[in-house]
This record gives sequence, C-alpha cells and structure tokens, in this order.
Amino acid sequence: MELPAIVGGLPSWLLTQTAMHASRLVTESLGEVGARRFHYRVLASLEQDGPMSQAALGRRNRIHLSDMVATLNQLAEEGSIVRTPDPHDRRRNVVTVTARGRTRLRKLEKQVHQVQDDLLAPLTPDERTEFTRLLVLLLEHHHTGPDEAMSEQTH
Amino acid sequence: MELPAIVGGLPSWLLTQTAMHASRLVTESLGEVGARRFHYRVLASLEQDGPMSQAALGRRNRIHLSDMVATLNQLAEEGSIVRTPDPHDRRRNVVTVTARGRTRLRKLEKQVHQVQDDLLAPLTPDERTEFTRLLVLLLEHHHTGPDEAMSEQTH
DNA sequence: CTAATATCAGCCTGACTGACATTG
DNA sequence: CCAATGTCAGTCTGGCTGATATTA
Repeated sequence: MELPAIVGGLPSWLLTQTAMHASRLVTESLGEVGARRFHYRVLASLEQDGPMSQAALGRRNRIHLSDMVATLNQLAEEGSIVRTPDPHDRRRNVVTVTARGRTRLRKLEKQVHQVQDDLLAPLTPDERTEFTRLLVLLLEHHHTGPDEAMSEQTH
Repeated sequence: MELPAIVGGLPSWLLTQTAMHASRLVTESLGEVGARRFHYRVLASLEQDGPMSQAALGRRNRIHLSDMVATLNQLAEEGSIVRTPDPHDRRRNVVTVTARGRTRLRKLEKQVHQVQDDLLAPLTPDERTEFTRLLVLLLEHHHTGPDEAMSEQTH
C-alpha cells in the first residue's frame, strides 16, 4: 500500500514521519542500556566542551532548563556527573563528567552510532553526507531560538 | 553559538530537531484557521482517493484508529465530512467529504503549501527535490508498520 | 531594579494501549 | 471461534509555562 500522493510528497510530513522512526530507534537503542536521549546529549556535550553551567548546557543542546534539572538528577544519581557550585558566580552549578560518566558515554555512543547506520541504511555514503548537509542548512536557517542568548562564558 | 559538533553532526538529532521546526510551522499555520494537522491529512486523502472506511483512512495516513475517531468527530462537527454506514459491511462507516469540506480543504492546502516554502527556504529547487527524494527513501525503508495489513478495498 | 540561575509543579500535544461491543 | 471495525478511556513522552528563591 502506498502513501497518499498528496501527503506523501509533502516535505513537512515526510520529515516528521522519518523523524519519528529515528526517534524511536534512538530511544529503543538507548533504552536497552537504561539510558534516555538526553543522557547521551549531555554527556557528549560535556566531554567535548568541558564543564559548564546547567543553563549553558541547556542552551547548547536545546534542552529546557526544567528538563535539564531532571536529566542531571538522573545522571548524578548514576554517578556520571557531579554538580559543584561555581565560585565565580554563586548562582551557578558547574557540571562535570566523572570517570564513570566517560565509560558510560562510551557505551551510549556505541548504541547511538549503531542507530545512525540503521537509520540511513537505504542511502549511499554520498547520499548520507548530502542528507546531513541539507539538514544542517535547514536547521541553521530555522534556529531562531535561544541562540541569541549568548555569552554564558562571558561572566 | 554553535551546536556541539558531536550531536550537531548526528543525523538522528538533526532530523528530529528539523522535524520539530517543521511540525511547529505546520501546527501554527493551520492553527491560524482553526485546524489541526490531522484535518488536512484526512481531507486531502479523502479528496484524492475517494470515500473510505475509518480504518482505511487511518492506515493510509498513519493515524491511529482511536485518534481517527476524534479527528472525524471534529471534521463532522464543522460539516467537512459525513459518516454513513457501509451497506456491504455493517461494521464500517464510509467517510465522505462534503462540498463544505472541499472548500475547507482549499484553505488548509494554501496554508500547508505556504509552510513548505518557509520550511525549505534555504534550499535551492534541486536541493529541495533531492531532500524530498531522500526522505522518501528513508521512509519506505522504515515502513514496517500497518502496511502489511492491506486489502481494505477487497471486501 | 532588572536579569540570570536552578528548582519544582504542572500543562498540552501526539503517539499509543487496552477494553469493549458489533459485525464478518 | 477468530478477525476487523468503531468507540472510549486512559497512559507516557517531550516540549513547554509559570512560580519561586537566590545571586549578579
């Protein structure tokens, strides 16, 4: 059975449908090791960019502050991160990955990278690159969000 | 501020983020005229493929039966569709677009097509075509869903 | 005074599940 | 008896809002 042609050719619909599959694949794959999507994002971001405040983490990964709190609670509980008060700005918690968090991240990375392969399975390497490039173009264009609120480093 | 490189290059993440923008654009645009996303999908599908049962509509548009019920209630209330019992199979309702539903659809179409343009704004015509093509490839590959349940026409 | 940070409680949408009655 | 249909009630997730206390 085919999709109705009208909606089937509609980029917005194709996009949301495909994203749903991707989302499910990632969620299931991370679920196998007891993790959520936010966990990977936060740990990866921390390892790459170093310790930072909860607000900065949220801006960088497009995670709401309120969700950030819950996520960090979970990551702290499993010992993957620690919160320490920032001596320069006592409103802030500086979030740092622990050694345990790093080994945890290795595991999540494995799962996530596997999923990228499943997700893009029908595409050739060139098509994968092109697909990713187009997504970046779209995302950069539509990022009207909290990017204007910069300077979380400039205290 | 840029996105973290690790997650920023991750197709699954780019995809879900972009889809969120698309989803929001469509929802807002249809919201301006008091419609929901399902309304457009159902009306468009009915006009293109003709009257059919609620279950068939759901399969074709990937809408759950339970959500279908609510959607059709809304569309019936505004007079865009009618449900009539199927004489050949008394379990079924045959859903038909009304004249009013067609003029309604014209309005929704206008909104939705406008959004496609906003969504794909940063892409050239060729890139848009390619992007759509790749999405179709991905979607066709991952459509393990209710497509196996065919033969809603073969009564 | 205004703004940012962290926390908590709760909302809304969308996809989905389970139960049920009716008909094939 | 089993399968499909339509309906209803309700769950779970994710993105988001609002209120509050603290500090810049």
